[in-house]
Amino acid sequence: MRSTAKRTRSPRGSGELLAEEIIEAASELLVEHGDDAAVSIRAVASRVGVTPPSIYLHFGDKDELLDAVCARYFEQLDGELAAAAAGVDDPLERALQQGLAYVRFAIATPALYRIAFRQHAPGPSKVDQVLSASAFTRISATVTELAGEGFYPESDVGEVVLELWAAAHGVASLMLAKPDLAWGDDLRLAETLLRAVCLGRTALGMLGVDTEPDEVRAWLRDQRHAGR
Amino acid sequence: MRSTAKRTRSPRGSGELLAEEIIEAASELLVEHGDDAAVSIRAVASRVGVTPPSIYLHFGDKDELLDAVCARYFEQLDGELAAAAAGVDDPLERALQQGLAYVRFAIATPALYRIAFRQHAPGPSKVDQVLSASAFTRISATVTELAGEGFYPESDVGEVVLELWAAAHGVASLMLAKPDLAWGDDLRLAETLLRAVCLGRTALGMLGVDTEPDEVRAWLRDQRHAGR
DNA sequence: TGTACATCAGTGAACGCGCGTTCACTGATGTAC
DNA sequence: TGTACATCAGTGAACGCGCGTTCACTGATGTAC
Repeated sequence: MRSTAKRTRSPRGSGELLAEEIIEAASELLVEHGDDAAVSIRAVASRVGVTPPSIYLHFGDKDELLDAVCARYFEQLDGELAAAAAGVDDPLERALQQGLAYVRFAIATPALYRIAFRQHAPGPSKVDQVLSASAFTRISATVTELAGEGFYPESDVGEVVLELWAAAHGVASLMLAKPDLAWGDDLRLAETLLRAVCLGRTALGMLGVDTEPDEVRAWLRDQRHAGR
Repeated sequence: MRSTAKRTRSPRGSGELLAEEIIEAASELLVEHGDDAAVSIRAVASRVGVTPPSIYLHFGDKDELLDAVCARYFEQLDGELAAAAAGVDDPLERALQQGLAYVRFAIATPALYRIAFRQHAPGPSKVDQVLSASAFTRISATVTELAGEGFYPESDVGEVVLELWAAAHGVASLMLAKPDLAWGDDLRLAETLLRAVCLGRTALGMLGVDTEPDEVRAWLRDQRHAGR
C-alpha cells in the first residue's frame, strides 16, 4: 500500500477537512481496486497520510465511514441526474435521460455502486436520508410532471418511480455482475427497457386495455389477427 | 458456532457425498445468517461435523466452494421456474409467471441471491455455465415462443430475454437492498413492471409507433389530445 | 484363510496475516491573566 | 508583553481475533498374493 506524503496537521477549528479527505480516499480505493476488500481502515488512513486511529476521530467505526461514502456517492449521483436533465424540457425525454444517466453512473463506478446497495441495518440511515432527499426526489419530480400531463393517474407516481428505479438498477447491476452477456456496445438495451417502463403502461392504458392478463392477452390476439 | 454431531466417515468410493454436504451446509449458513460473513471454511466444516482441512479434499479453495454453492442455487432457481411454468400454456402468461417466480425465489433467499451475483473473475466459470444451461435457457424458450407467435421479431429474442432478466433482477435486488420503500404487500409492482417489459414494446410496435423518442412523444401527444 | 500392503477420507496442530479497535501519549496552537 | 494552562488533532504501539491454508499424520478399508 503506497502511502501518500505526510499531510500537514489540520487547523484548530475544523477537523471536517480530514473527514472529507477520508471519504474521498475511501472512494478512490473503491474505484481503483474495484473491490470492497481494498477498503480497510489501514488502507484509507495510509492513503490520506495519517495513522489508523485518526479515522476514529471522525467516524465512530468502519460502518459509519462506509455510510458516509455511500451518502456522498448518492449526492454525486444526484448531480449527474441534474446534469442529464438540464435543458431537457419534455418530461418523457427527461425521464429517459435521467434513467440512462443513472445506468451510466453505476457502470462507471462498479465497486462504489455495489457498496452503495449493500445491506445495512434496518431503520433510517444517513444514506437513505440523502438518497430520498436528492436523487429519489429528482426522479419523483419528473414522474410527477408526466402524471401532470396525463401519462398516469397522480396516484401511480410512487409506483412508477419505483419501477423506473428498479429497471435502471436492474440493467446496471446485471451488466456489472454478468458483463459477458450480449449487452451490445452502448446503452440501447437500457434505453428500450426504460422506454417500455415509461410508455408501456401508458400505451396500454390509453388504448383502454385493462392490466388483467386475460384482457391483455385477448387484446393482443385481436391486434395480431387484425394486423395480418 | 454450534458444531453438529460427528459424522461417520464416507465409504471408499466417493467423497462426492461430503462435497454435497459441504455445499448444503454453506447454503444453510447463508440462509440462516443472511450475511456472507457467516460463511467461513471453519464455520462450514463445523456445521458438517468435519475439520477445516477436509474441505480442501473437495474444493480447491474457498472461491471454488462458493462457486459450487452458486451453481447449485441457480439449479434450484431453474427448478422454481420450471414449476412456475408447469401447466401454463399461454407463453405470455408463462413469461409473467416465470418472472414472478424469479423475484419470489430471490427475495426468499437474500444472502444466497446476493452472493450469486457477486463479481467473480472474468472468463467462463462453472456458475455461468450452469446458469446459461438452465434458467437462462428456460426463459429464452418462453420468449422464443412469444416471438414465434409474432410478439417480436425473432432477432429481438436475445434482447427481450435480457430486458426481462434485468427487470426481474432489478426489482428483486432493490427490494432486498431497500426494503423500507413502498413496495406494497405482494408482488403487484413486479408484475406491472414485467408486463410493461413483455408488452410495452409489442403494443408500441403494433401501433406502428417507432421507438425514436420524438415519434413516441408525438404519438403520445396525439393520443392524449384525441382522448380528451 | 491369513497376512502384508496400498489407498485415501479425514485429523490435529500450526503458519502467517491483516483486520478493527483501544489507549495512553505528544506537541502545536490558541487563550486567560 | 510574558507565562501558565487548556484544548485537541493526531501518534505509536499494541490488543485479540478469526481467517484461509498447509503439512505431516492416522487409521479404517479394500486388495493382492
